Amino acid sequence: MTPETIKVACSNCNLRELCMPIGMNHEELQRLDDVVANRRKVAQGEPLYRNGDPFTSLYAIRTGFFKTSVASEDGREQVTGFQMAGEIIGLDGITSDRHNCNAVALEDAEVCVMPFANIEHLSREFPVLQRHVHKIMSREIVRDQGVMLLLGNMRAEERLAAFLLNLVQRLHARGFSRSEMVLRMTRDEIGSYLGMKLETVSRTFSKFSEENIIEVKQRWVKILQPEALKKIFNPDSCN
Amino acid sequence: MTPETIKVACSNCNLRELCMPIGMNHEELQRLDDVVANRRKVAQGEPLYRNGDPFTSLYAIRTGFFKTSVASEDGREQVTGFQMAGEIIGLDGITSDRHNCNAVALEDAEVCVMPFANIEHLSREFPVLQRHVHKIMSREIVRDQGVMLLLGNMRAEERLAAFLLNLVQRLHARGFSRSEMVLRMTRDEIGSYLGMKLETVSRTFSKFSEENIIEVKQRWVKILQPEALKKIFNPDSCN
DNA sequence: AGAGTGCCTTGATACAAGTCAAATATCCTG
DNA sequence: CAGGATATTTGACTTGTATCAAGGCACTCT
Repeated sequence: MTPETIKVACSNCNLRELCMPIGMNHEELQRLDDVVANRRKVAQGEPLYRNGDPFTSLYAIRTGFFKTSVASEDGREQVTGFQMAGEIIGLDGITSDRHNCNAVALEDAEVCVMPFANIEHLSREFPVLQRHVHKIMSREIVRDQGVMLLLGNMRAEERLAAFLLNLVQRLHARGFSRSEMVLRMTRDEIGSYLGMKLETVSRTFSKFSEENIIEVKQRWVKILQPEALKKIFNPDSCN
Repeated sequence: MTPETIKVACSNCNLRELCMPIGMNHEELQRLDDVVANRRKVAQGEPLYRNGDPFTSLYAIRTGFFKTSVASEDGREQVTGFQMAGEIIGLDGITSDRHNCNAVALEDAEVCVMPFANIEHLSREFPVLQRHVHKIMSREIVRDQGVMLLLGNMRAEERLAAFLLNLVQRLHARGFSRSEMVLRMTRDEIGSYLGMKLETVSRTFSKFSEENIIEVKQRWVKILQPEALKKIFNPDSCN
């Protein structure tokens, strides 16, 4: 086994639980390695793919942090999500064989390139993989509907509270602190995701800070009172 | 062949092009009939499924009109979409084996019940069906991201213009007029979908009407100047 | 036909978030 | 480490949409 082989093997990957199905036996895991064609590094600020690019593969994020965004024809950008290690991006491309959004690295990143043809081929053979692919897509649909709820019904404070809670929770699931984090995105990008202007994002950070709910110093954020944030996000959660 | 058999056969269904893959041969089409277990009627105002219901099947709408919605824990409702004949609903349930939204009939409706186990089984056998299922899910993801753009970046007039254009376009694809329609949903439901209050929806209808862009009488809407609507939705489209 | 009900429209006013602007803070890069 | 670009914060003011309230229209059911 060459070092190169080890490098692209799902069966050895410590992120496997995040991006691949569990409950596969040894032989199945060996075969699973075939879905990953290779790795690809993406430098900070560079796109992994752009709207209109031909779709060939899904990408599993190994390291780094991405944003995905769509744009209206007159140029307004909407950030549709922030993705971190273990998450799968590229699903938007399947419908039309072209990507329908942009994926840009917010820090130097590395992804596993998984040609979709490989995924489809192998999931015909392994029902557990097939089911996993379906679940990933369905999860994305449910996530998107949650964002709609946020954008359609919530006020600025509620949106930011929900955003911060979601982010630490995901980081904590990856072994980071449950209260502290360094944001990888600008106020403008947060605002775009949450449907508010960067000034409003900044003001809301300041407000939370004055109320001692969080501590903020630029990109660094510490959550002092998670319960208070939950209460802002969902006024009934106090019961 | 009994009348009952004819009734649930995809191979005879005139909506097949909308909900099932094209390019299958006769033998494959016969097998395709197996995915549909049965039909189910849903009366106006009744749920097809609710948030939390066990997930077993996807549903292809044969006749009628649905809305799907999610709710925050404190009870605010967000309509996430309106679905019509030939469209597939239920994808939200795959991730957690429970439905994650509510689907309610806005007029008397009939759906084809497609147990997801059948779909998964058959799509292991027919790559063309497998690809179709993937495309349907991806299309939903792309649609949802479009709604995010609408909710995050657009003003009330732009949202309503986009909504009306999208609706007639889909109705026209089903053989209805390209300019007239009868809305199946209330102002409140439109508002929930578009992230605005029912009064704002009503005012915006009135404004479009005063400007002779549309004609409105309650649920009945006629688009007089589609170009004007397109221009509101996307100021650059005049070029 | 009349009463009841749900939905829609319109008006007056309030407020959350947007816009414009200027001052800091931080991060590159040579 | 200087100097410029970029990101963030904060202030003053504006505005789009929400809120509150009243009245109108179109059904259904006796």
